[in-house]
Amino acid sequence: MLKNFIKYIVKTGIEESIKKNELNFGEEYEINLNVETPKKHDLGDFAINISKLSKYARKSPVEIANVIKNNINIEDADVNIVGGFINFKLGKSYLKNILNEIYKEKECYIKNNQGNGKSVLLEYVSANPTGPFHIGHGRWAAFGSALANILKASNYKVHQEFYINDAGNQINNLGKSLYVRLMQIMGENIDFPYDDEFEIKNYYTGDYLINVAEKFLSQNFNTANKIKTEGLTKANIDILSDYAKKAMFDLQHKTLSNFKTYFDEYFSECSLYKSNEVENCVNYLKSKNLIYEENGALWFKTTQFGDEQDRVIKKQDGLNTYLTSDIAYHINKLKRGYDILINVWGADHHGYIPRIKAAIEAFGYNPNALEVILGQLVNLIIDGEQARMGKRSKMITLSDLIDEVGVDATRFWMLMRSCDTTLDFDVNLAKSANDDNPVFYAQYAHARACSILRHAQDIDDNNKSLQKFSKDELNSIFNDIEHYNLDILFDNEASFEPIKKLILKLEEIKSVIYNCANNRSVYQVCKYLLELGQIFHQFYNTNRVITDNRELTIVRLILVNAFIIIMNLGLNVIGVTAPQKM
RNA sequence: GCGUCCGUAGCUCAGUUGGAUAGAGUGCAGGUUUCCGAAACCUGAGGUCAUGGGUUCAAUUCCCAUCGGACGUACCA
Repeated sequence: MLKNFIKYIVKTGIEESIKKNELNFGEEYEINLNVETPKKHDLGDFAINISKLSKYARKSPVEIANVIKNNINIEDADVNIVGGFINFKLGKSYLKNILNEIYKEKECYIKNNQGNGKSVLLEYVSANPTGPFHIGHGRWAAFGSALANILKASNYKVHQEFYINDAGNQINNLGKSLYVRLMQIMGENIDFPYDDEFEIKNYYTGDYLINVAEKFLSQNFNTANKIKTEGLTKANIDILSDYAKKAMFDLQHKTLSNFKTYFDEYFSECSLYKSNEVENCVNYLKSKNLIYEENGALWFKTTQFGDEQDRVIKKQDGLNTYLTSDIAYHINKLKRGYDILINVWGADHHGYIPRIKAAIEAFGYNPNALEVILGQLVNLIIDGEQARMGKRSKMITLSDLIDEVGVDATRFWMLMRSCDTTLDFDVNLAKSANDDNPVFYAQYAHARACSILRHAQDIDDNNKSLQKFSKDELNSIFNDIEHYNLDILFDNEASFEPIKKLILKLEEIKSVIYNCANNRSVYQVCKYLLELGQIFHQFYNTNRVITDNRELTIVRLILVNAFIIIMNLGLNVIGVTAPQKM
């Protein structure tokens, strides 16, 4: 990365100055150099602010900067001092190197070794199999799958996992709800208890169970009749629950793959009960004296590990809470040997973190192994008004949204903002968005670049001053760019700046990926791609690629294709397509 | 009450971990095409960085208080 290179240059300059006794920072000092790109690029391509050092060396920032500058050893670059800033303007050799590297490394160009092969279990979405996804789930699906790509590019071994909450009360409720739908289509006069404001909360009244009921009836006609005569027995609820949760899981799975979100594993909560892992965990905690009984319930002493109050692990009615199996789940993850557990949770779960960390600690693991990314929720705006989301009422589902807006636009929109801010998803705006949608801007730049390559192969024969490139010819140019003199790219004074800007921007993708992996964030990639697109458009407007100067045309085609490579990689990371035509 | 996140241009948001004259997009006003895609580019107007203190050479950034918003504070999942 160029930024690291600049940092290294300055650092060695500082060390040299100290060695020569030209700078003295006293006993304790800290060098925390930060490479930035000046907003006004005539100042330089990169800058480092060394003002902080004046605290340690009793000298003015300008003096220090000048001393360091004199001890800096860098080729083909202008170094100048403004205030406490050391500014660098890089020469053509750096630009040529960037292009050569892009062509040499291709899809590996964005890789870095931050993770050093560490294994990560990345858990996200993890919904109840009780209904279709709502828009909020889409945010985590897009985020998790994009973060997985970023981490993989940074040499983490990533295992993507979806935890299916297929145990517990809500599954019973799902079965009961399916019963109502089934009886309705079988002609019974029955409906949800809409009048009882408490009881109605135990039902899923959305339309989506009607289809499931119809399918059940056609596939299990005899069973359905049996249920009709026997009524809502425990055994019948189990049959219906089981059927419904499978149907809901299939529905969710289909939506996820439409949304380009693929998991390595779907982990069932039920399986933790079947394998006795839940019971074993409780017994282990008992053996450690971390469980006590009060008011007929079992409590886990999470306060011993910093939680504000102890938590119930087995209710009065003898059933486990959600926490109990979740403890078993996290211990299971750790036993599988992952170095890092990353959970993507909605902000409404934040109070839950200390409990899980308490459990991890109680089992002798390091609680810091668990990183929770708390994402703020999505506000759905319909007709200018905020709509409440819920599985139990009429809603816009994620797959409705994808159908309306498209996968690319939905993903980009979801990823554009930091997880820390609540996302307003204006459905009307997103639906109507064509030119307004930022994703098209980046995609258009890509399509435009591709059309230049097409045009190079399809020049009008009447135009004798221009010579066509065959497809093979283009490929051989791109496969062996070292045969061509890239210096020609920089000969023209007027076009130098836009070209330099574009090439430096291409290189920037490396630090963007690195920083995103480090911060566990995604939105900077979107921001970067928009900026990259803009700089390409600027280049396009100031530099004609296909000209009667064949040598110049070739090197500019090389640059255009480098842009295509990087834009492709970037869009790929966030799961958005890079169209050749729009 | 307590906890988490947020408050920056009319609107939607950045702000590189405390530094250069606070930046983009959109909207508004104007301009650019005999030639590779005008879904683009260029120029301009638009700001008390919620408010008040504090820390220091320097605060949109860190600390405290206040105001405003979202979410949470279950023997639900």
